[in-house]
Amino acid sequence: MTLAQVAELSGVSRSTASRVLNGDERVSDDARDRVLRAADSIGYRPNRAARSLASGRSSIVGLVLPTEHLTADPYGSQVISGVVAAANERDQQVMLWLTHQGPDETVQTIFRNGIVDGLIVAAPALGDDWVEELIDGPMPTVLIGRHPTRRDVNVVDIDDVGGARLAVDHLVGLGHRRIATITGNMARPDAAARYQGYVAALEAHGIALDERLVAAGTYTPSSGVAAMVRLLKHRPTAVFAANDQMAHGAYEAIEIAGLRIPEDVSVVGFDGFSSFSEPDPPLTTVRQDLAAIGEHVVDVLLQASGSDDHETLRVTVGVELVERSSTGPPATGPPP
Amino acid sequence: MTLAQVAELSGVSRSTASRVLNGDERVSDDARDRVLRAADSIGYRPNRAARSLASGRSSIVGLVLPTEHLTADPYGSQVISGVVAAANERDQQVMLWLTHQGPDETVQTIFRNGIVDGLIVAAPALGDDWVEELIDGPMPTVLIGRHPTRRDVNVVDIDDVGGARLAVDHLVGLGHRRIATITGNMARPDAAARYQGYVAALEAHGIALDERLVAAGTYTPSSGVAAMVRLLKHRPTAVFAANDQMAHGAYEAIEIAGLRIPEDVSVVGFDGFSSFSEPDPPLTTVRQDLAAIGEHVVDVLLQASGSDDHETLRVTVGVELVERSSTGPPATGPPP
DNA sequence: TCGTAGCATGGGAGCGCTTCCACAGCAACG
DNA sequence: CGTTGCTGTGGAAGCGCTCCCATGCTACGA
Repeated sequence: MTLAQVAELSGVSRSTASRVLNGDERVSDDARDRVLRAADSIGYRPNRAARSLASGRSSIVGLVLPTEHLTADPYGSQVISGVVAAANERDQQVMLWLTHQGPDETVQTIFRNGIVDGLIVAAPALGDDWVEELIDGPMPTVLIGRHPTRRDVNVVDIDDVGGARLAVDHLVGLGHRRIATITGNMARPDAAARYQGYVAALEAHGIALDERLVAAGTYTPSSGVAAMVRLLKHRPTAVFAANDQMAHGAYEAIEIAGLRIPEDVSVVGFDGFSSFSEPDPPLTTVRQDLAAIGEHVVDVLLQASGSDDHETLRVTVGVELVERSSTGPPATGPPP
Repeated sequence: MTLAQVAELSGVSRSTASRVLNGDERVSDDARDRVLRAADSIGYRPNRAARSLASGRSSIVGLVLPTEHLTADPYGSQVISGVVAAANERDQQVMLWLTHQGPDETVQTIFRNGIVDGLIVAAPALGDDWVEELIDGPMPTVLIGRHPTRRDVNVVDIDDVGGARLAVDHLVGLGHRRIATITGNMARPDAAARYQGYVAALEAHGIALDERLVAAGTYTPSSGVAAMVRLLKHRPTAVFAANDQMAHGAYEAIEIAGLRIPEDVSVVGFDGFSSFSEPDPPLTTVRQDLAAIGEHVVDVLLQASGSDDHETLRVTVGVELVERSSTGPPATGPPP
């Protein structure tokens, strides 16, 4: 089952058979028909290696993901599922690497196995030197989430600032003024942006930023607990957690303090992935659509590897507020 | 930077250069030295497509995973991370497919892109026809978890039966006799095996199986809640949940009923992955080591695609009981 | 009628590598 | 001294495909 056999069986040359199989227009209907039928009848499958060698492209995209996002939080799963779905729809295959070994080693592995047409790099953080190596490497690269320092990179980005504003706007709309926040690790650009959005929204509503209502977390549930315990001392009526996991942690701290959600404290999260367990009450959150991100990032990569003008591409994906029952108006009377 | 350039630079033929780069013994030390130095100096990276075309193998393994295991539970993440780590250590790359589209389409995609040397298929369940298509397809295949019906397949399997016995033995050892179980979906062979182990362990201890202490779940937290609510009517002093997620659900039902863990009801789970949030009290569970599974499955695949005797390979990986604080002796007095 | 443009097609080179085969050189043997 | 066997090496054939170029053909206008 090679192209030659298909060609022979259908009485055309290999060239023509190849054209048909690659969707070239310049073939007579008759020839096209015969080739397609022949290919079908012998169950022909093109040899990808040969095609790749001859054409110089493989239809394989690489996806690089820090392992911790796969094993320690739900983000990686969502990214993988979004990217794989989008890639397959576009006739691309996905090769996956996790940066679990020494970063250097992974980068070398990726480059050494340079069969991919391009690279998708998820969640770059400050201090991830390997990301820069990849960016400056030989193949086109797209990041998911903006890079902390570099601006000359193709990026598909979430509107973190806008999302945080949505969250705070919602709380202000309910009547809250003492709105706390639990931030993520500021080395991560998305965490920084969510904080930035929080600050901007407060300012837009004429609410002064109170440093005591800002607590740093690290995106983990337990860091959310700790942060919330600290915040509760300053009696916020609402809290915006920079991700859902910390919001879950906040739930716990609020419960331990004997307070109710949302009557005593409203909680808003960020991300909106299913995290395998539904908190009680259901969490109001800002949802980012990683399926859409997957689509965009694959499109951008294909575009970047298709053309040779090395213009930097940049797409921002919107988010939406999902109102559930963890938010409500603040208590009117003085807190108990 | 082609092999020819390396050869020319080091003054040997392409054949010799190829031998050196592929670790062939039959090369003089002198030639090896010169080739390696030359390759290094021009930063030579072999063209995988060419190598693959010429040699007939690609050093790429395919990993096929039902999407739901990635987005709805932590299993998929663990499998991916285990397989990728093991594969990369063995100089193999991983191409990932999720069965999110119509299964048929995915299978066709996989076969059409037949560049992989072999296939790893995770978590086959009853009714997954696509698994059989893959098994009977053209490339060597290894399953993670036994197939519900087929026995003529390479498999790396978890000792589910043994794990369930460990759990029940532990509870019996603490003095429990009224031990309930929450099963998984019996269409999944692992769920069936865990139930089978439960039954066997009870029998081994001379405890009669009480049908009222068996409730069916579906591996989800909420199914665990529902199952536990039903079970509590029959006053078990302990429960073995067929996975950790349902154990978390059981926690909730027990709490709602106003009972304490482990004083009133002991709980044992199964899996032992980090599921992004630690339950309180920490869950005693049976841990399966998916990193080890990854190693084995890649080894088996390499072995299966290396030799041409089509003997079916089969490996079972052990599990271990992790004792934490969700289990304790039953209350001596009558329940409140 | 001829020249020319446009189209479908086939021929063939070549992508970069592996691997079979042949061969040269050398040591050891009878 | 010729034969044998071994080792290191190079030549060359391909792996299956893409794609450039040349070719033959039809249709058109001059």
